[in-house]
Amino acid sequence: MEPLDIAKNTVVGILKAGNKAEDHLNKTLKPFDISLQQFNVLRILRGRNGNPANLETVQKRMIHKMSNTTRLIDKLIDKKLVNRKICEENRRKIEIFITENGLNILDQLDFVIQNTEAGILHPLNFEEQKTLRSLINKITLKP
Amino acid sequence: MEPLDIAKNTVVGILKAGNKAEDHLNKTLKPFDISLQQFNVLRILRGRNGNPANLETVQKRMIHKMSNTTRLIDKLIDKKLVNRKICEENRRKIEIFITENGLNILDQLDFVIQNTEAGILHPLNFEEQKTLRSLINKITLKP
DNA sequence: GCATTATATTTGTATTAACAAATGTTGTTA
DNA sequence: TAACAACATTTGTTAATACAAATATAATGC
Repeated sequence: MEPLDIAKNTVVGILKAGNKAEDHLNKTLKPFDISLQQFNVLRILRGRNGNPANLETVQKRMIHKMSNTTRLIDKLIDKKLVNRKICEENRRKIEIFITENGLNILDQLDFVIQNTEAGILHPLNFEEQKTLRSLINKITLKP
Repeated sequence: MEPLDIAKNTVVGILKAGNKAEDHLNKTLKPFDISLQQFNVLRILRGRNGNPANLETVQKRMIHKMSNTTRLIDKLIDKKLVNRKICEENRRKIEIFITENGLNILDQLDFVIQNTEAGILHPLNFEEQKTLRSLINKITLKP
C-alpha cells in the first residue's frame, strides 16, 4: 500500500477512534447529566488541588478548544459544581473553583469512566496501549 | 505508571488527536465551503464508482454517525454536488449519486487534503504510521 | 386482504459549537 | 494623563448535532 494511502487510512482511523471514544464516554456520562466537555473541565479543576483556574487556563487544557467556555462554565454553575469569581489582582480574569459537590460527583464518575476507558481499549494489551499512547502523543504534543 | 492511568492517558490522547485532526481538516476544507462530514460523504459516494448509495449505507460508513444525514445531504444538494432520487425497487429508500461537479471538487480537494494529512502525521515516520494505524484499527473495527 | 410489525427516511426541538464582534480592564507611551 | 493597543471574557448569531417522535413504505401472519 502506498504511503499516501497509509496516511489517509491512519487519519481516518484517528477520526473514527476519537469519535467512538467520545460516543462511549458521553453515553456513560449521560445518566449523570454531564457532558464530556463538562467532565473534562471538572477534572482540570480537580487537578489544581483547590487552586482556582482562570478561563484561559481551562480553555488551553480543554480537549475541544472552543470560544464559548463561558457558557460551558455557566452550565456547571447552574449545577452547583463550580463557582466563579472575578480575580482581584487582574479584574479582567475570572477564577473558577470546583465545589465540594463537584468533587463528589467526580469521585463517583471516576469508577464508571475507568470502565468505559477499559472498554474502549480492551482489544489492546498493556504493551499495545503504551505504544499507542506514545505514538498519539507524538502527534498531539507537537505544534 | 499504573495501567489505569495509561488507559486514561491513552483515551484522552485519542480524543485530542481526533480533535486536532478534525480541526486541521475542517480548516483546509473551509475555503471550499465544505465540512469534513460533507467531504467524507462525497468520498463514500465516489468510492461507489457511479453506483448510488442509499442513506443507510452512507450513514453506516460515516465517521460521525448521526441521525440527520438527511439534512447533510440537503446541503450537498444545494451545492449541486449530489443528487437524490427515490429507489424504485423499494420506495422507502432513497438513492444518492455524486454529480460531475462533486467529482471535480473532490479531485481538487484530494491534493490539499493529502497535505493536511501529512501535516497531521508528520512527527511519525512511515513505520510508526503503520503501527499506529494497526493499533487504531484494532479498537475501531471491534464492536 | 387487513392488521401488525419492521424498515427507511424525515421532521421537530433543544443543546452545543464555531466565529466574529463587543465589552470591560490593564498596560504603554507620547 | 489621554489616547491607543493588548488582554480576558462575554455576547450575538448562525450552523451543526443529538435524540425522539412522526411519516411513509414494505413485509408478515392470520
